Amino acid sequence: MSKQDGSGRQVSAVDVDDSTATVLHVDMDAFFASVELLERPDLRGKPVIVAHDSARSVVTAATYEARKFGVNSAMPLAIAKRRCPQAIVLEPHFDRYQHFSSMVMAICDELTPSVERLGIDEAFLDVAGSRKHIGSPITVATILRRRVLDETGLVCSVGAAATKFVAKLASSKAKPDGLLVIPRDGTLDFLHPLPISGLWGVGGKTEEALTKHGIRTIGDLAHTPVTSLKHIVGEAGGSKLHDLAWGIDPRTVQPRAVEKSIGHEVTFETDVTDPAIIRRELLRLSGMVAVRLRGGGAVGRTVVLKLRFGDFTTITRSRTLGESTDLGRRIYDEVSEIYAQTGKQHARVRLVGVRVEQLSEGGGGQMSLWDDDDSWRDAEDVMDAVSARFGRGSVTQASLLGNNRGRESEAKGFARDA
DNA sequence: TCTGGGGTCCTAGGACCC
DNA sequence: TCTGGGGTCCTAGGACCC
Repeated sequence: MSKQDGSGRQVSAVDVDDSTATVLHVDMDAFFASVELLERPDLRGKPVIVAHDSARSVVTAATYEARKFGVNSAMPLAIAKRRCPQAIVLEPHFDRYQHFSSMVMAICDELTPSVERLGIDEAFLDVAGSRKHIGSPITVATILRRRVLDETGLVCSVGAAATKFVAKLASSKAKPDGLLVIPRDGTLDFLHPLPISGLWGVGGKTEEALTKHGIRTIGDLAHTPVTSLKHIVGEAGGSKLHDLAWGIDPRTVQPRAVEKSIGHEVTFETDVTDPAIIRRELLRLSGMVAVRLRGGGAVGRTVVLKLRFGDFTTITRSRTLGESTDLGRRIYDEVSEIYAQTGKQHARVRLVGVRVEQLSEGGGGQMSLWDDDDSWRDAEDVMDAVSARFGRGSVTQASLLGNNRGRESEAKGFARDA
């Protein structure tokens, strides 16, 4: 049903029928760590951890050498260092990862128009239509892996299957530096011996709940009545898991999903009890959210405040506005009021976050002007700018928000639809 | 010196409308 | 003078993923 040579570097698979395995899942191997190693070849073969080196940080990525010591991503850095004291810790460089991610995604885009990005280092490709121009799924996958290595110096693994989640499981089995093909009629043989934790949507809690009922493998899951499953993991989860266990996954490769929310949050180095510091942070985060909204031409209608306290309990409080906004000041005013209403001004705060939901495309009947670098001196400046762009009669409202000194100022002008 | 930051999806209760 | 049922929106929390 599949073929991989001893080293994990499967290349030729002439005897595998790949005609039904038209969904590819590409996953970069130890992506962040590998990008760092491009600049530090001297560290190749050594345990390397990518993490911001501060008291409360967690592991962002780890090389396979570090993973041998039980170091995993999302693990507190303090624990990782304890497990692997000789590990070299490198600061993350997200702009670099973004750059290499774009290169890899561009290669994917050249192989098929149907590419669904999944975070920064993964993608699904529907290659059913690529057969004529490029070749079978194995051919496409082989070209992809070759080109990624040649053009970026990075290694990736690819899974090919009839459905997305099986392709994803296959790529994780193929790691590192491998290709694994699961033909449709080999799906259940591949799936059923695997542990349930491999399934998409089964994390720590669900695994624990299922294990309590003696369900350990995907095969166990398949042979558990749906009604029992619904009892354990809920209505929607139950039928979904049962379907997955039988290789049924209706989700197709969906290029370009629209964002549903934008947010920023920050964990303090030490807990904060001063409300003034909290508010200052809320203002900064609101501004960051607003800049991203405008950058994406979006406005949001629901504002969410997130607080995590010293004991790690977390609350969220949200409010839906009468109208959508993309202004930092507006978001801040709202989130600041919500904060006041929590009555938690004297709590020890570990994390604050600001998120905006219910996004829609900006504009509509109104247009907003903004400028992060230039500062509008007063509302008349704003009105002039709106007039210049849309015609004098079109201006219905102009306002200036923020402190008017440098970056924090924002201006907004409304105009009727042209 | 235990637990980041970016997100999505689901559940459940209450308000409100028909 | 007792309390249906469907649908949608809003809010809060939690599991999960990369």
